[in-house]
Amino acid sequence: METNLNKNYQPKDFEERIYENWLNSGSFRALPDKNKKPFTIVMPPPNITGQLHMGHALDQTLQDVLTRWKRMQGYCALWLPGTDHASIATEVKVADEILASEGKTKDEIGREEFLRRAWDWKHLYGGKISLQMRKLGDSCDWERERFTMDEGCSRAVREYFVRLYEKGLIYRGNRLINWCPSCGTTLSDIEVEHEDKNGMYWYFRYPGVDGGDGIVVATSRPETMFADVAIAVHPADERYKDMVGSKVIIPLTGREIPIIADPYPDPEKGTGAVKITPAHDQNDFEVGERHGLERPSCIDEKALMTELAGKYKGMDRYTCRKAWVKDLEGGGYLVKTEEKQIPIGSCYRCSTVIEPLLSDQWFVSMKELAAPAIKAAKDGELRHVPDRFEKVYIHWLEEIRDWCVSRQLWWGHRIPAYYCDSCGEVTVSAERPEHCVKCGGEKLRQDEDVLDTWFSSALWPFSTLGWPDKTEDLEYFYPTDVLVTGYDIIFFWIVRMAFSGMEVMKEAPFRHVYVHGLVRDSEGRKMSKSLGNGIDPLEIIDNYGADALRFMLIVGTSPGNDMRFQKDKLEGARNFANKLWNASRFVIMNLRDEAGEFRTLADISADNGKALLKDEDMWILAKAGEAVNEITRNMEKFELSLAAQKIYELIWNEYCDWYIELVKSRLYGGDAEESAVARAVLVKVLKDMLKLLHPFMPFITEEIWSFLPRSAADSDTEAGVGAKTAEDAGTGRVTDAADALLIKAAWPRPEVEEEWKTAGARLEKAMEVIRSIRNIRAESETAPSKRLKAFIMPSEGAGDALRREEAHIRNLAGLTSVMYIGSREDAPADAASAVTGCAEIFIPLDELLDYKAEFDRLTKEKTKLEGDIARINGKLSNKGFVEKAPAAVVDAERERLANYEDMAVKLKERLAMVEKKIL
RNA sequence: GGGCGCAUAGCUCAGCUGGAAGAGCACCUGCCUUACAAGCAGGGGGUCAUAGGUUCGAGUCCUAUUGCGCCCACCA
Repeated sequence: METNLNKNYQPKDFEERIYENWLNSGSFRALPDKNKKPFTIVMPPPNITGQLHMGHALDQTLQDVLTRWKRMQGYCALWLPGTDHASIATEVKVADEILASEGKTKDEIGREEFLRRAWDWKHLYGGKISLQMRKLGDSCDWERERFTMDEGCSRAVREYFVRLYEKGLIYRGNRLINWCPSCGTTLSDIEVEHEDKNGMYWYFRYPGVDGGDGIVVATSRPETMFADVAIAVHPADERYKDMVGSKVIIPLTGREIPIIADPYPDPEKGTGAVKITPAHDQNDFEVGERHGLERPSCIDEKALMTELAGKYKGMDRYTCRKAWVKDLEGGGYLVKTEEKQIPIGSCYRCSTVIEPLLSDQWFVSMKELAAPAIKAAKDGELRHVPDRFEKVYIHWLEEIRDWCVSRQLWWGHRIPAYYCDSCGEVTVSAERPEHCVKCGGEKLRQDEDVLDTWFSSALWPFSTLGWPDKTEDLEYFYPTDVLVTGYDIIFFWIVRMAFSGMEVMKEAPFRHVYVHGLVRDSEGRKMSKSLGNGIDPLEIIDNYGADALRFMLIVGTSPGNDMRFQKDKLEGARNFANKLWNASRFVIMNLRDEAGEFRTLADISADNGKALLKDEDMWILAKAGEAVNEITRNMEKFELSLAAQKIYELIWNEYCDWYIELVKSRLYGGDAEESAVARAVLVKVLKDMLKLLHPFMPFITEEIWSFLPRSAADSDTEAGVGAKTAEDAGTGRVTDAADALLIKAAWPRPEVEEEWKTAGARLEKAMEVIRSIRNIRAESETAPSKRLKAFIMPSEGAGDALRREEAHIRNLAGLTSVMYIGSREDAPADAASAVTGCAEIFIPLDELLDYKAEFDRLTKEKTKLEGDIARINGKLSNKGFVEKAPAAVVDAERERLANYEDMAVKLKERLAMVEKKIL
């Protein structure tokens, strides 16, 4: 068996193996457990349209971090995975594939065969996606993996549809809908993307039937004139008052239409007269309703002109427009044109310009459903992180319009409505009815259409837990704790889950919505296929490891804001992993004493009464304990980036840069007991750090963990407060228990003892001195290998601490000896010097000291100090500050000032001496 | 037409409830010091977009302005 980590950090060597271990250990499995509190996240199911992209990687990393963290905290943590059938998106892809491979269209192949192909597609891509999630390290409960069109979800969809129908909240109506001529289906309002485009207004004259001048109207869509049923003017518009009630002729068609008065036209705009085309415009539709007007259509579902367009019949809408305008101009009906920005709606899937068409469709009536979802947010039952998204959510729900849910597609949940061939009666039923409820007829035809894909997504938080059955899962895991997703699907999904959850479960489906931003490319552009700037997470994992990718996606970001994907940052994360790897390698190679034994602090205490901690031990223990505290607080507030940042600092800047260096002398020195203590602390802190980092970098931490001695308490996840660590219990001898995985370990306890802090303060004085000496060395360009003598004049009260840490100062500052002096006169003449808060330091340099450099350095210090002093003085001489600021703040400033002034005095004196040398 | 976000070191970004301006990368200097050159040590660099205001104190709160971006909206 290997006894240490490989020389190099190669994530490929172990990531896959570790994932297998987790799977085999059953660590991802979450079953209702009354002894634990539940923590639930349902995964936003990725579309089966293709591969996972960076957005998914971010989304899933966030969820995995939260899940792993809560699991370590002793929760029964369920992360429920799945995929989405993505009705329209998948249908388009499958159709394209069939066309490409066989040259056949959907219609040629037929519904049944098409669905078979779609299922093939699902199995292929669903499998790929699952694989990708595993590579990322997703700790989800795979035995619960779901698909929005599996039997359970389908049943939930039918049940929900029927319930809403029976409550009168789903209805079938002939209304104006958004039609994508290319996809051949309706779309909901939010599936239409609006954009202003360069366009044209044409002003046409509609002559009066009486042979008069008639009326001039502006339109951006002349081709819809064939379906005009009226001209509307504002009732108060003096210009047209007399014309109301008279008739005009649609040019070149001979059709007569009335001029009506309606509040809709704005007299300020255009000519103040508007042509009314109820079948092709939402506003016109409403005007038409008010006046009981006909709703003829002149454009069909393929965006071709209907018979109503006469000789233009069968022509594409835009071809017709050109020809028609030309004819009108020829007939003298074109008054003028005007170039203008025109809002154009297009399909969010294929970008084809949407055609508003009149059609029989199924709608969900929204007002009643929306109210409880609004209330849930306002009452704080459902919270947004960051909270600014709550406004967006509420506003949208307040302005919500009915939701067109039927789609003229095949891939999806077929609408559970059945039409009787004999009497035409509609039966809505979760199961296929045997007879028509009205006439008893047996010939029933199911509605051909399927439901909007988001209709099933809306049920995801409870359909995946067993609804409509009252299952134990549903009882235990619902409502879920956090829903993690991008801001781009708040309307599509978040709100629909919210109102559906309120309707069906009477409880919001999640307590928190964690909203993240988009992952953009390094230049800030949206990643997209057309730009070809997408980055494949798998490729990144291949080259850098999943841990680096995950860490990179978390650090330096803030919730709700977009981030850029940058190689530099990725490398930084990988380097961090490498750093941890090497530090761990160091610890492991020093794990055992000469007898091959590792003893925990508790072991050592058991042998000797009490393990003797050195100052640096207590310092790092205190640092680690404080970090546990802060990181836990950050996690609770969803500040994952800050938490990750702190772990990074603890590991790199404190443990590696200082602690490891500080214990080397003990490890390499002779005393067996002292080195045993150092080893014990190295291991304890490393283990705590691995636990803290594990949610973010699960693979590397797990791998390192496997080389470290385990103890019973590590897997004591139910511990909570008051549990003894194994070290305390004295059971922590090295074992090779291979079953103890880090993923099952308990989140570390934030233990910090008072004594540790005072010891840490002593050490930090020494660190200050070390830094100063290193600075002198560097600035004086002294070779690092050259050992130096130092004279130290401690400030009042700092002498003991510095003497105590002298060995460290010597080791880390490269000194041969330290002399303590009581006054500056005792320092050698040719010495470089530094003033710190706790000491004046003199380093005699063998070669002639460069006094000019020394002067410059001290002057720089002095300038900085004086600036600080002036600032603090200003503050303290401000009466308001002294009187109103908290006493602690004022005291801190006073202390700081005293310290600085003391340093400044010393610095000036020193400077004066150096100055003499230059002159 | 509404709403929101962003503007902090050369670059990319953190900065939680207002209390001495931070990180990574890049840059400069010196180091292959037996965990790590994917590294070590040291260093330079910011009137926190602008103008007001609140406050003893503002990168942080308020108002306005400018620039960039996003979302929503049925206007001919």
